[in-house]
Amino acid sequence: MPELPEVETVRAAMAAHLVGRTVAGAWTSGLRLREPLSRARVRSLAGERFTGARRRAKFLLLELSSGRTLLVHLGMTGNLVFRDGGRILHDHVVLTLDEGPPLVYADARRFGLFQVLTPRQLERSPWLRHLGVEPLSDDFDAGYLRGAARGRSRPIKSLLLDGRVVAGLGNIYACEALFGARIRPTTPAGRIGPRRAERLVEEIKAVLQRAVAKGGTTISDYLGSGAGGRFQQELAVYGRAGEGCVVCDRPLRNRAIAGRSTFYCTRCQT
DNA sequence: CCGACAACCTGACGGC
DNA sequence: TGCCGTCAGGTTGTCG
Repeated sequence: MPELPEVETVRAAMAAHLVGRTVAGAWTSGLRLREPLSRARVRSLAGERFTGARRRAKFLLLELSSGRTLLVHLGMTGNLVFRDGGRILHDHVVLTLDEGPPLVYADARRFGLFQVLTPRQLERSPWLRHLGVEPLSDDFDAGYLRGAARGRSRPIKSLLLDGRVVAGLGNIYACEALFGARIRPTTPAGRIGPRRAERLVEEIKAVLQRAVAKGGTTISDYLGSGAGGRFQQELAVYGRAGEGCVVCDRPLRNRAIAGRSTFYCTRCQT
């Protein structure tokens, strides 16, 4: 499911297979997603040609020939796939195209977002307005992280999950990066020194890049191939409470930090 | 400022 | 087999 590398994987698929296509027909279930999905708005996509596919945090921005943008978030269970064979349970938007199989937005839990926005609406979107730096960009470095952490007592894990600071770093990768950097997730953010901040930033970028290269952790069936993301088997701590640490073999812990499951090693992470 | 929690939903899984 | 409780990768907002 979708964290940043998964969204990036979908974005690449859209850039490769959707850009250049024209919408022939548009259908929606009409069921409310994170926000209501207007039937008229979805229908108005007919005739649009896709001109670009970008990503901001975990949002997909699919650009249209009219200048409007399709803003898509996959939530917890959303997916954007090319799929033939008609609608099935949890399909919420189906766009038939001038060529190839239809593009389907499906989302069981409906925590996702699917909006057609004018340039002005996009610019003012509350979903995008307060986002911090992209973790894979050069703007995200140890200096930036320490600046954001300065004087903060909140756990570093909580800071990393705060989208106003780092845009789109999810729970899995926050856990993995903190393990890689050997930092205890509960460490007060302001007490991370320059060396550890450097290491943490490196680990965040490295784990994200590795996951992107492998097609994400669980989803990558955007072409209906059914091939799962190959990163799951590389997770060192996420989802492994009670199992031995890959470094020291001590049982890994799981405890909630800022309301999220947090997996870590009490010996390796200090 | 910060953590806890609720809210939005459905599905998977473990225990009995 | 089935019923029930618990948990889940996201994001926003409220409360204390």
